[in-house]
Amino acid sequence: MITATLDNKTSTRGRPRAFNLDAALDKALEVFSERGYQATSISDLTEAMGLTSGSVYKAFKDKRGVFLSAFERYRVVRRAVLETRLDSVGSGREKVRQLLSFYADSSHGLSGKRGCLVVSSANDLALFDEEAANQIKAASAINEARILDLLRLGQADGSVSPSVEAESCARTLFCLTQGMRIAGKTGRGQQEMAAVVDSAMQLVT
Amino acid sequence: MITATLDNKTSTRGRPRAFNLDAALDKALEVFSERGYQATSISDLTEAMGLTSGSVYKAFKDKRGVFLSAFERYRVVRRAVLETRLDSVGSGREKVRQLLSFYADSSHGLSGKRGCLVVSSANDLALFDEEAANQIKAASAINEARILDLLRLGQADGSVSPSVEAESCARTLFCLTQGMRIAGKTGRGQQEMAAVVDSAMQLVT
DNA sequence: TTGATTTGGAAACGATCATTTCCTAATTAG
DNA sequence: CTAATTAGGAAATGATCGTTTCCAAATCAA
Repeated sequence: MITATLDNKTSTRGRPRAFNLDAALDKALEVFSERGYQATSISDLTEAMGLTSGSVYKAFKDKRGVFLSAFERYRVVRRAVLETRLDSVGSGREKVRQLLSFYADSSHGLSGKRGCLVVSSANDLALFDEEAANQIKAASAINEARILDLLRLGQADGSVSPSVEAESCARTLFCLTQGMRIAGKTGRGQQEMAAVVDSAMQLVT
Repeated sequence: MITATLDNKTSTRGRPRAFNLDAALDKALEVFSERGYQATSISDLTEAMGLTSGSVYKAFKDKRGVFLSAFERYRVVRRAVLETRLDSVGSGREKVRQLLSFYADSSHGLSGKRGCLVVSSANDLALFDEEAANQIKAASAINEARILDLLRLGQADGSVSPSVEAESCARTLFCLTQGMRIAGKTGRGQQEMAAVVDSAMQLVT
């Protein structure tokens, strides 16, 4: 399991926690992704995490605390999977395709319907929780910047034409990834989303 | 005002309704767009619509009824504005650009933060309300088909290359429009989104 | 005018929400 | 061992939720 939560405290006093924080967060982020923040109740969370509400409120401050931790973990896990895929290919252009395919693969079938925590949070929280909004904004900026890096890498290694306007192209591809996640909520097939990747790669000549 | 609600009943018996249905729905859809279905309370709705809950429950069945009517109205209004913009230009390619610009214009500043009712509903309801899910699915299919029509029109009038794979290109552009709406939630500028349109138009050679 | 019908609006309803409280269990420090 | 500390978990809390009820107001049909 990917384990990266900052919260793994070393304070060894008192009764030890009887559950794994990251495993619990993995369950929590599934629920948050599926239902969105507002529609997720503490009951939903405790049921999914296999905990009582007392344990949840001791491990995290409140519902918002669960969400923020789950959000952080979601990004860590997703990033790790993405980077592994990016490492599997060589050129910048191939890495861009790999990134788009990563989103396409997440946007069909079950995981497609489950949706993306960043996308659903942007919808639910961007206007009503300043800290969450900043987290979402930061996550979006990082994701867009990652695409920009890949495009510039491609232009450096010759796999992407220098005539491509990297900044706006990166933003366009970022929007496309978010849109694929939305489209996936209504139930798309694998080929449908794969064709989107092929089509979009014409932007990266 | 655009007026298209089916519900304008001609049954003239009883005390007449003291408010305008479409105007009330315009307010309701703003709230639903901003907050999402789940986070919108009846109090939010009555406050925005300037009605008491009694009036709301008499005009619509329940909260779900308000949403479904607002959703329908949202589509009618948006479609009308879009078609006007499409009529303002000639070639199929220019119409595609106009459509993308329509979404870009909606995805920055205030309207960007308000968000898209179809997108936010896809997030909130696609998994939990079958009728709503079907409405969302249908709306998405129609929007994607509209883009496909424009691409084929462009290929017929020579403004779009026959080498463009119309179906997958339409799906890609549709995803892009949805993604622009998500990006807009985190606060984008007009130029940012306009550049996305310019960049995406390279798909329509 | 009278009766039927529909809306306006305040108040009330049970359910569920996020959260807290309180007690017990389990662990470490000394 | 004892005291301090932290987690587990059931129950209670006050707030808010969506919805219903009830009655007055306004209109039309006759």
